[in-house]
Amino acid sequence: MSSVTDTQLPKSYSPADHEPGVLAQWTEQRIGHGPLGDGPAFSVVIPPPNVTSALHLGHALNNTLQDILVRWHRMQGHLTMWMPGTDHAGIATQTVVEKRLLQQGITRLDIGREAFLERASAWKDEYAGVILGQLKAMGCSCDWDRTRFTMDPVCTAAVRTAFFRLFNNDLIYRGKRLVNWDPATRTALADDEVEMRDVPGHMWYLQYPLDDGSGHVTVATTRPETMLGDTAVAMNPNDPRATSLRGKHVVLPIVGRRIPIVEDDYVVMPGQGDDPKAAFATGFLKVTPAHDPNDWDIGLRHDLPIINVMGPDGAISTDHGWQDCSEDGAAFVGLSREDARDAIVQWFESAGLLEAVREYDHSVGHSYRSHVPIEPWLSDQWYVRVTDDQLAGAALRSMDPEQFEGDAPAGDAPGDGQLRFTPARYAKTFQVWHEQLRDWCISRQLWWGHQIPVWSKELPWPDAASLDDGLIEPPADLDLSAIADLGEAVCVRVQRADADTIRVLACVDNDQADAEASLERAGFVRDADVLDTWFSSALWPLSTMGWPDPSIEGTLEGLLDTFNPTSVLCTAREIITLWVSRMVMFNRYFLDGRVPFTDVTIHPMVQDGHGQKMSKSLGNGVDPRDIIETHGTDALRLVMAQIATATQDVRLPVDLIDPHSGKTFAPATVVTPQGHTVAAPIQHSPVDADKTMATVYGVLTGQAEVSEAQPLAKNTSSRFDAGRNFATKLWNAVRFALTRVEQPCGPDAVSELSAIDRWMCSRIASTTSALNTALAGFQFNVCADLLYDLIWRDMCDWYLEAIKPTVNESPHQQQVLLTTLDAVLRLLHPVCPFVTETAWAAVQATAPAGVPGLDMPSAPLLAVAPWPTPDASLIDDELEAAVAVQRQLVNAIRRVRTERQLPGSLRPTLLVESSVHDAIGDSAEVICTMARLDRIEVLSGAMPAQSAPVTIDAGVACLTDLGDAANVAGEVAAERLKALRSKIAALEGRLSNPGYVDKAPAHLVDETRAQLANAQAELKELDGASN
RNA sequence: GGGCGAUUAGCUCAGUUGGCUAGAGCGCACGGAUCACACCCGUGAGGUCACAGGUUCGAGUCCUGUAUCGCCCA
Repeated sequence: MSSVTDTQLPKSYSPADHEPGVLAQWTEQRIGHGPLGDGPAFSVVIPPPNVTSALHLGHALNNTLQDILVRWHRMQGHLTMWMPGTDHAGIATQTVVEKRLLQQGITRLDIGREAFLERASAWKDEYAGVILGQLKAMGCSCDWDRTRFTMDPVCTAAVRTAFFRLFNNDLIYRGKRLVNWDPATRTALADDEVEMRDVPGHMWYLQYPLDDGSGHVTVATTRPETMLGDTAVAMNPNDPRATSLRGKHVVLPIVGRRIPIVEDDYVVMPGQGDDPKAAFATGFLKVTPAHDPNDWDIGLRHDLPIINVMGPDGAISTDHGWQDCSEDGAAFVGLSREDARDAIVQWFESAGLLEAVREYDHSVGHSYRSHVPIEPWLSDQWYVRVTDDQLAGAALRSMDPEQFEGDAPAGDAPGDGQLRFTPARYAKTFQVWHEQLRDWCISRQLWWGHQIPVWSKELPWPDAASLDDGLIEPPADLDLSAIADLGEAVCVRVQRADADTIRVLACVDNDQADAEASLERAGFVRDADVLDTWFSSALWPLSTMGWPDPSIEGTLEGLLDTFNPTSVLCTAREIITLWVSRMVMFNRYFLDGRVPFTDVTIHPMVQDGHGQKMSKSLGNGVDPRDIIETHGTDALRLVMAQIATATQDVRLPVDLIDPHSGKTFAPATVVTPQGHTVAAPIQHSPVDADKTMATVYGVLTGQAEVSEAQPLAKNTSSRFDAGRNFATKLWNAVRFALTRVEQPCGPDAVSELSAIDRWMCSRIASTTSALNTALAGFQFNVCADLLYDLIWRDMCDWYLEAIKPTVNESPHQQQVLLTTLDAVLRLLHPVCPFVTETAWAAVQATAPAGVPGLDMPSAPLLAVAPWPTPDASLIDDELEAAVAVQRQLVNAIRRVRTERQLPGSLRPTLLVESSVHDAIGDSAEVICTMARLDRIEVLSGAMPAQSAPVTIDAGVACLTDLGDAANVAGEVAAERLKALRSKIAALEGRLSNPGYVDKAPAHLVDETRAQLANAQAELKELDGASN
């Protein structure tokens, strides 16, 4: 490995040779650990990655963008902090740990809660290590000394305090509600953890006999197994049959339960309107309040009983509220919901009550984690009353009024109106979410997570039946003497348990172990559930900065004051509802209205080449570590910045690396039964068709075995080549340029410099300004394009080539060259930190850089070197325009040379019109270098015979002294003549339109007239030459 | 069913308040071991801007509708 302080740069840039050394320097200098205090601050909290698995390209994108912003601000001298950390990810992590146990034939119940948590912790330690290592490898300049984990003591203190305060202020409650139940993982899910999926199914038509023997009604259902819990049949009051059925009852088959026919507007009448359901409806709806959210609402409206016929595993059960199970019904108890469905359909069929079965595709909620269908299930859960104005209302008031649709609710309270989204359209997602928010179910029936800090005990209480359903203050005459001495450490509420029992719930504040022990001695038992992971994530900007008590750990003092509100949250679309919303509500609630961040920037999703999400199960993911290995980190980051556009998600075609030859190739694909396009399980080597390899998809699905003869092919994407090529190009440019800087000596003023040098300074100054604007507006792709053009097109293609003949003799030019290198390395550093840090050391070791108006102050490392602040007077728009014309001229000459196959060694003379001569100014030597000319002279009179015309927008020129090649001259102008004539026709057409001349802005009309005059003049000239 | 978005060169994407002779990178074709770089240099060919209407002197850009695709919410 070479040291970055070598002044002699190695011949080619090999990322792996330099990246570890650069990382070590950053770590040693603790570049991410900035000071606190007053002054402009910039802070970011990382969206903490789940400890479930290693980071993928989506994370690479997310974190690259954050690091670009962070490095840009750090170089500007702002107080900068990027808070890193990881998330415990309750269900996801518990699931993977359970799966691993299951491979050894163990369930979590076998080893118990404590031992299970140890296993989960070990997993967490392993993956947090992998993840943080990946972030470091990607160059993320986080404040590593302050790394947090959502379950560490600092975050736990915040969770305990937050829960206690919300409980105390009646914003947390417990109640029996229908939840989204995942029978596989046996936990409730939040609404947004449920994925809707269209699945093919059936509509069954079941006959329920009327209890007066006068016939039957037919209900249509997609879930016949829930009929065991039916407590009514509903029909639309406008249904003509309602009159004759009003007040009647049916006898529920199998169960024998007598249930009423009720009338409710919700019921769809058959064949009415364009509701697709109407085509399948009978007009009679079975009502199962315990197993369907709509039926739950109907049940409330008609005061129907709620009969829960399932257990937590989704199997039919009489243990959770079903008390009138008949002898017939008993046959179904214990069956899974799938088996019960079959059995019940069969029962109806054999009883002659199955009227029909029709194919019916419908949308069914599935667990985002276990992927099984969600069961709406009645159970005791904890909720945050987010619908309260202090939470949802405050979130809406935080929105920038300009981004609010309708009358903005923002007032004058602290934090109001401060939250902005980029791109702005995402503000609407945020707004609509809060306008139709529902209370947030926060309990999860898991072990891995923050256990709910409430202890409860049931006490006899004869009047319990009269109590309200919610949590209330304990009645004055309730005997709580056993816990009377706990004072402010606990908050006590009571709840009706059943008719003559009251449940006492004691929520314990943070850091009150004695109180917890007292409660347990008094027979109180802690709630077994844990909190939804998002509860702790929602506190992330607070908890990581030491709220509520920074003294808990040495690194936290002063963070909240300096860095909250943070500057920007960088994340993906779906996170707006899951996380952004909750952070806004909690930060505002707990910190006197303060928003957690003032900007939210939403970046695209990285998809594969077929527009599919990259996922483990499709094997279409690309591991950032593989890209770092094959292309280098800077290549990864540059391409990430390039694809971070504001309009659409980005497709990244996934290629394979042939393990036999190392060649990258586009794999043969197959379509899965679910309709996904994936790499075929086994691929043939592009070099030798006899050799095969296995793909990730093949291994995952068991369709391909990995062996020595058939190795696994890694995924990659040739999209990253552009980044690697760019880093190499820059490296070579710096290496070459430094060999030319021997006696650099600064001019006293920029005006002493030659045009090409002033132009380079101008390009740096104008690009810096454009970069600042792009980064301030989170336009990362614009930023990448600006840098690409500045470095490749301007510096390498034009400036370096142009100065080759003169730089050796010009100390001033050497100074500009050195300054240019220094400046572009600084400007590129936030995007490509490694190659720039490495090359910058060599630049620094050469001589002090800088020219008047473009200072390049020294620094220990580029990462902490000042961002360029070029004097605005360096920007010379006229000169930049003139050079643009010169480049156009050179291009036109090169085109003529190629067309006429002029030998490279031939140095013709260029004769130019005075208009072109003006644009060339004092850059004739540069033009001669770039176009391989002998000299440039002003054309007087007509073009000489045996010359080759060269035409550009600014005017006409021609090449003479063509030697033997002169004979080829002649026919080439025909194409240009044709183009000119059509252009003239178009311009004349535009000008002859009175509407255009009258209504278009005067400067445009003038411009059109000038273009026409130029074109006509050129035509005349060419016509003369070709005749 | 509701919301948001997309549809521009073979591929991946840009295209600010309408002024365009529609751009970039990759790929492709041709030429190049020229003294930084072949992960390079030079030149070039590729587009009815999804479709149909409308507004306008002028539409890739604004409006309406249609089609296809994606995400979010019911």
